[in-house]
Amino acid sequence: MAAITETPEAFAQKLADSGRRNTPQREVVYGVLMKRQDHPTADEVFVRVKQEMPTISLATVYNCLEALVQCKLVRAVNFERGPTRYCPNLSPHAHFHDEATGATYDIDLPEGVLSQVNAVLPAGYDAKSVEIIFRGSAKDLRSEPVAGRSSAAPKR
Amino acid sequence: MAAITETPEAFAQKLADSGRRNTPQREVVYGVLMKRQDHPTADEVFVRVKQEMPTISLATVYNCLEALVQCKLVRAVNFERGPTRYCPNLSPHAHFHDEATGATYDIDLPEGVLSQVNAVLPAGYDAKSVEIIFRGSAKDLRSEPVAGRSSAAPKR
DNA sequence: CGTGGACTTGGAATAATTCTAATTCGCTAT
DNA sequence: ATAGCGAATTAGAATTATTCCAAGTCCACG
Repeated sequence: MAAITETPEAFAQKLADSGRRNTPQREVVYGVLMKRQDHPTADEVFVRVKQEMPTISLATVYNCLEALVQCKLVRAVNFERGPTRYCPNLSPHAHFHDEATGATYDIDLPEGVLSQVNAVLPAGYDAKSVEIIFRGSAKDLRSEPVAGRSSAAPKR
Repeated sequence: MAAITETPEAFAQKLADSGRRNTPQREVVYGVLMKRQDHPTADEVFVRVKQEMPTISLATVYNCLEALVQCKLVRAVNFERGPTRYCPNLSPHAHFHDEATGATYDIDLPEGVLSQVNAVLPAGYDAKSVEIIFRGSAKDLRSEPVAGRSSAAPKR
């Protein structure tokens, strides 16, 4: 739950920092991403945004998403083949892609692991970002509590 | 350099294990991937394969690549947006994507790091595979030896 | 208030991949 | 050997995701 909630001012500021303007469209697109953090595709964002702003075009949704990614308000994630998905969670995290349901979960990344991973790079490699993607199946504990044995604490 | 060289028999066996046949097309596609491990796209594989087998079709290249991925002879990698790339290196490794040149390098993953990474998964998440992708810029030591100081050993 | 640059829009264009339907191939069992 | 059968190949059409383009808007600034 860190850095997930950008204030409207911080939002406008980050756009300005990268030489961009704030616009109603960008606010709505960002708002949609924040409202339900389920890693929607551009198309999905489009249909949700249209409910609040019926005149918006798909091209604009792509533009807005691109702008938000550029100024680091949003992360883009790609699972194999499929369309790009968008994620407003800025804290360091990996993604878990449930192959059965298609759902995507954020996995919190402790600081230590991130530096461990970066340490595998030989000299001469300068990484600006790392992305970690798990693939498999997940029992979503949020909607499906573990029977009998409560409070399944995250391993480690 | 481990598990990179599949013998023709092992090759056929892995196909058979997943209920598939060996075919000349699959051999040639695999051969092309082995010959130059530069993570080509399906299109690139297609043009290389055509030199040895001019009658092959693009659809077949896609089929073959898919078959090889399914029976775990080849890994598919996706960098944001761009086309899928293919990699016959089976040993556990991450990918480093040089944003300037578009080149992709395999980064060897020590066993320890892999388990460290897997340990971040909370209970209920069962990962069948992990993928780690670095993005940044690389000075390719292979083609550009470090002046003066030879044998730059990989850090760690 | 007029100019310029960034932004939006709808539609056309492109790129990558998948689908389809018609062969062809190669075992397996007669 | 050979008929039969499922898997594989092929060419081209179709689909999907995304980008491009040209025209029109909207501000911010002088």
